[in-house]
Amino acid sequence: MNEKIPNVRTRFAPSPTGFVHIGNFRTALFSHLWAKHNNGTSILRIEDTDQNRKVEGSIEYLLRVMKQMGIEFDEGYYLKNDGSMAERGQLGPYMQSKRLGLYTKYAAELIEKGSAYYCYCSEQRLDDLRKEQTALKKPPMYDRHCYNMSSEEKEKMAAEFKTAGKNPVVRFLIPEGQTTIHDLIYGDITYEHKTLDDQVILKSDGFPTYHLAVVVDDHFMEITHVIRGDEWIPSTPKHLLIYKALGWEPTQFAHLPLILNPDKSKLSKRQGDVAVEDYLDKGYLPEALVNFVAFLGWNPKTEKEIFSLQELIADFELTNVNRAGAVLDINKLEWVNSSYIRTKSAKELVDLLIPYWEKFGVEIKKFKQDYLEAVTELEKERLKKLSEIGERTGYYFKQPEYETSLLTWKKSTPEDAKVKLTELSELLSGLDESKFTKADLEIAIKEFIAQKNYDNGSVLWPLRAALTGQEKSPGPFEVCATLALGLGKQEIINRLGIAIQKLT
RNA sequence: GGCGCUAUCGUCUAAUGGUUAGGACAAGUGGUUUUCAUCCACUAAAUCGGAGUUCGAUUCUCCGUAGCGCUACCA
Repeated sequence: MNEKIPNVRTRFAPSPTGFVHIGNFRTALFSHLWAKHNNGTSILRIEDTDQNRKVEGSIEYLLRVMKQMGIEFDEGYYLKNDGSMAERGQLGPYMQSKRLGLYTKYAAELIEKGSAYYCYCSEQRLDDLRKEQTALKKPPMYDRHCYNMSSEEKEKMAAEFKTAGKNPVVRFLIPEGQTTIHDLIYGDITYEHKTLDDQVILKSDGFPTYHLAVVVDDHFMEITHVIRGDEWIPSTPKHLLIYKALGWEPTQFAHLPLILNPDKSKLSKRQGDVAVEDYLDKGYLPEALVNFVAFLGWNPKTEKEIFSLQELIADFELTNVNRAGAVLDINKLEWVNSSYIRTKSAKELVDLLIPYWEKFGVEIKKFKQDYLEAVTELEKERLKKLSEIGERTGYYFKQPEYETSLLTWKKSTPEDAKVKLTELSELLSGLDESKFTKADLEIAIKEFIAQKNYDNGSVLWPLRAALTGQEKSPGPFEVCATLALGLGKQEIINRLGIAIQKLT
């Protein structure tokens, strides 16, 4: 239905810092969706030019999280079956620390063309300069001190650095004029060059800064669309200028709005979870997370809300992306999640639930698969996230603890509850174990209630309470049948006995 | 301080130069029900402020306000 753009190549370019920020994930998702929507190529590039922030093993970790979320990249890095990572693609290497030669080459070319220059300024001088400028309420910018030096001075500084074994940094020379960026989401934004700083593009450790690396890499990796967070909008004119200085055709840009805390500040750890892993650990399903995150800033312009990855790929359009930041609403996430939980079979769910049961202290090996599935079937429509399973289902695995008062139905008395439970105990004792199915139990108990002319609640409430020890739970017939399946009829009689005991 | 972006129910958002401004989540009410959940019905809830353009603006323009982003040899 939509027109496809040929040969789209997008990249997700995270720094290996050890966790996957949900905002970053959204960027990765959109970038991937756009590529796949156009039958294009989705690439992973690692931006590890800041050696101080590098975290060991974080790429494998990132890959694992992304894979769990259903996203795999066509080029860049992928996880092998043994869990180690490997590179693929013709335009690599896909890690910036392995491309250093390229950056120095183009930094040199820029210097040669007069679009960049060496800067010998010390950190101290830069610091003082900034302080002075801010004190005077002027925008802190480099004063081109090294650009304006005489050639003798430059030679002197170069010699000094050489004997000291130091490298000068390279700064990009912002020309005069103005630059307009044509953002696919934000439209045209024009910047006056005089507000742009002469950015360092090559650091003294020989590594490029983001600004040079991103341009060189996007160019050689033949990226067509740069999809990134909107914090990059202000540096986009600099990138455009570097493209121009190098004589390259720039990519297209699409900046994405931020994901926010409930107070509208940038999503941060202090106000909740920011890492995709945090959400996964809490028992949000990957499909739900993908669906939810996609709707933060994008919508299909229809009333459909539940989208699989494939459906997102089919319907995703950059033009439908919003410009305002979006607050992450846990309520909505829970709703999306519960709707995905309901679509899963009990069998699938059991596998996902086992770690949470174990964390809760349930010795899961003692119980049969059948039983776990039956329990799951009862709970799945009540579950907002997987991590709730433990406390919701404790009573299926051991005698529950509860206050005696729980046994009394609100319209009745403890004495009455005791009578009903005693009669119920007799009734169930006399019932063959094979009759402990939901349907048969319902028939038997309802018949008993009718015969005695009791209120439903006066019988069913104490029964349910005695079995579950919970104020809220699934209905008594299904709980009773399920319990019988896993723990046997005798366990039910025992629990009724304990309840009667408590009421005595 | 400078530059930039953004602004519709509490939240995610739809729509239009003329509508009862729509949907979803959350909230509330009622029904079903032994409880919870489900389900059904219903209720409340929004165009940041001020000018201008226009017969008419929430929509277009400007100003203001607020929020956010950027302003590093971080990305």
